[in-house]
Amino acid sequence: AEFEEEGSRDKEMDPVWSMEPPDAEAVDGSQGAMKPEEPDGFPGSVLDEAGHGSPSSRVIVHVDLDCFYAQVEMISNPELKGKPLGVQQKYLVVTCNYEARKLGVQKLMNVRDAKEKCPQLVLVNGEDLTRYREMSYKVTELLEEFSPVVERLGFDENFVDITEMVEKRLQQLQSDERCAVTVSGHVYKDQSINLYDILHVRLLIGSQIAAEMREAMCNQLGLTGCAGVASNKLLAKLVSGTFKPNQQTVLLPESCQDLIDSLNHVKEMPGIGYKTTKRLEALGISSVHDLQTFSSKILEKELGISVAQRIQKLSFGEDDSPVTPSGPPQSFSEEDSFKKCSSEVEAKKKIAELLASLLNRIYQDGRKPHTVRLIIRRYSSEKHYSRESRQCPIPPHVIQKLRTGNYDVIPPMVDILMKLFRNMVNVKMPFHLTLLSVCFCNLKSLQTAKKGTIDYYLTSTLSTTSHSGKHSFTTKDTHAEDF
DNA sequence: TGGGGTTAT
DNA sequence: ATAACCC
Repeated sequence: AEFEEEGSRDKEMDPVWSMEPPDAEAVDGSQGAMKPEEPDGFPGSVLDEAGHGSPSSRVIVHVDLDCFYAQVEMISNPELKGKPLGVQQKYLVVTCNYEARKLGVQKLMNVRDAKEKCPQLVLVNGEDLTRYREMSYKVTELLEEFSPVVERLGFDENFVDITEMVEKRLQQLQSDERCAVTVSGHVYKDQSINLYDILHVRLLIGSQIAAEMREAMCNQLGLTGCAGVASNKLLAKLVSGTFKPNQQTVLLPESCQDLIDSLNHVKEMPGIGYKTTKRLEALGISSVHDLQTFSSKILEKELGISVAQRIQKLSFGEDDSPVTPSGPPQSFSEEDSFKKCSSEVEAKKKIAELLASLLNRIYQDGRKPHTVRLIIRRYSSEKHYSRESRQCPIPPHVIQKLRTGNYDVIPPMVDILMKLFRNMVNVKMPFHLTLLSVCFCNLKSLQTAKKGTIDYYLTSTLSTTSHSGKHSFTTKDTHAEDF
């Protein structure tokens, strides 16, 4: 049915289209302007083989806020605007504004080095993430107004699948408007646009939507950021960083390989982290080209079929992972790091502090956690970054008290957490911790399950049924009573 | 390295 | 419960 519609439109083609043949040099510098299977020269919607309207080619936008924490701080205190500003957590400058960057300050730089590079650097403490978190969700909510399919990545990045929005706008266009579609922002590598290529047109409309998103962020929230528009998440993310503060870039398919080639090392590929990079290097793979051409069989044997196939596809710029709507958070946690904690009393005090902040957040959220977890990091000279954790279900009578708004929950919760603590740390022996973290997860909405429904029975009998409806029968928590 | 998050095993 | 990934 979709193709019949497109076909009938072909016959009413605007004269403008007839005047500019598809192979006109002026229109397109790239090859393959027309596909042979579209002899009428008017490309239609890009549909999958079922033809039911679900697109085989997506339009994804990646939105990346500029030095997010620093922006939030400058909104909180406008006097900071125009000055070199760094946001400090412990002895690190975790991010800084562009004034500071011009003067040599970099992300995750030691405070000493930063002050040395830039003595005028103004520092604000950013260990309390509350305002950042709140602003972060305002951004996500604003983007959700464009399309509900928004996936968060950290506090300052979002992916939005705008395929449907683009299709709608495309269908709204009169045929004489289609040849007048323009790009908003940069085109990666300045590739020439071919308006006879439906993929180009869709991405250009995507760039216009991205511009509207950035405009809305600026007008409604006072925030600036970058955006990248491409046919998948990987490419959208990579291309969003090409022009850096407060600009946007669209990637046309013909420049995909160039974008990939612009990466200097496999470690720059999102999805290939520290561990995988080390294992790839051990195999002699360092560039993206190395990964592209490496034997799939051997890679699968070395890394496992799942990782191997995924990252090798990434090396070609292929990423079929969907934009998964994040929705409300799946967990709430607070952590504190320090040089040394070596007594139970000290630990208890810190845990109680973390708990107090978390209870406020839980209260605000409105849902109830059914699981609590305690995480520690032990001091160790060598062993890089290892955390241990213990978790248990929150007893029903404690869950009930969570919403009352008073502090009756604190003593029983501290009690549970200290049991978890002693299960991990032998307090009769000397110990040295450098981090404590408390996490509430397995969040359930308080929405009353209706009598007689499946949910009614599940809700009261299963503590491991997660919010999303996935079940975790295989994961058995230790109960607080077990200690 | 901070203070968070997610999914897969 | 841990390990990997992301910011």
